Amino acid sequence: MPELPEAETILRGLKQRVLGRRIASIEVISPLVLKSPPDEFTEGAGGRWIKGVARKGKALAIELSGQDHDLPRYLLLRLGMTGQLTVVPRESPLEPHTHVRLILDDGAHELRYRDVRRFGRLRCCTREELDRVWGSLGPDAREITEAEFRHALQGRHGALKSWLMNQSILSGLGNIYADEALFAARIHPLTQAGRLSPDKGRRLHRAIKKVLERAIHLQGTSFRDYIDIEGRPGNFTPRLRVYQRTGEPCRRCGHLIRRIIVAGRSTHFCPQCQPRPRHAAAAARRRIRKPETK
DNA sequence: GCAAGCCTGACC
DNA sequence: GGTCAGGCTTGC
Repeated sequence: MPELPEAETILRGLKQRVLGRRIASIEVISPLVLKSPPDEFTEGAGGRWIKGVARKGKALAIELSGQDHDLPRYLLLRLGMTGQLTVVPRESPLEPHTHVRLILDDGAHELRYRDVRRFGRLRCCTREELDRVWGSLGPDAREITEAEFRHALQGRHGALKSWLMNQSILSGLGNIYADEALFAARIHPLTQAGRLSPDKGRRLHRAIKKVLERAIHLQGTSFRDYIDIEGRPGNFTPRLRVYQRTGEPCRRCGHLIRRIIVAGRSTHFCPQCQPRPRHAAAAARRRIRKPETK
């Protein structure tokens, strides 16, 4: 599942492999993955030079040159859950669930978008639209300062786990790195975001950066589908401390990793290293005592 | 039937 | 505005 470290790895791959090339032509196999009308997409992006690549949170943007008297355009990509972006030789066999092919001008390669679940989306847009979409995202999790981070926590009543995954507050964390960062900071996922002490806020901010930098260094996590632009899986998977380790011993204390559901998402944590805060424990007791009053 | 990210809509 | 639930999709 591509989160910030996987998007960053893809970004670096794009820089190496497609920057400075021209998109000779485009083939849309499944328009379902497009957020723009197919004609607008192919006409908007076809024939243009790839001038730059950028990322905010999990979102990627490819900057395309202005054409004739036209302004630059941007290919905006969200990989969803199972989206894959690869550069392959043109003649390499078309894998199932390949939805878009961007044929490059070197005559030998193409950039392919493949997505089994089709939760990802591609669109071709103007600078204004790009700014609007990126403006709706909170600060990038790798860039956010401690002051911004602590300010963003204020007045939030929901569980910290959901807060971390809310892309309009903080962009880049998904289920894997939200769980891993909470473990690294030794904070329980059900802690109310707005009730985090300044000390724990600082710890969580640092833990997020540390986990993300390590994961980027190891080219991300490949739990199931993620591969980079060359088709290689990430190397962070064996370094996961809690994600998908339900029932296995905590690598720090040996207690068994637990799994709970928070805001509809499976959440993994160590009950010993991440003790439940008093307010969350009290809320749980209330729910058990009066289940019928919801 | 479950998992996921993102979007929409309901509710306060 | 914040918060949460539901739906999309398909391989396991």
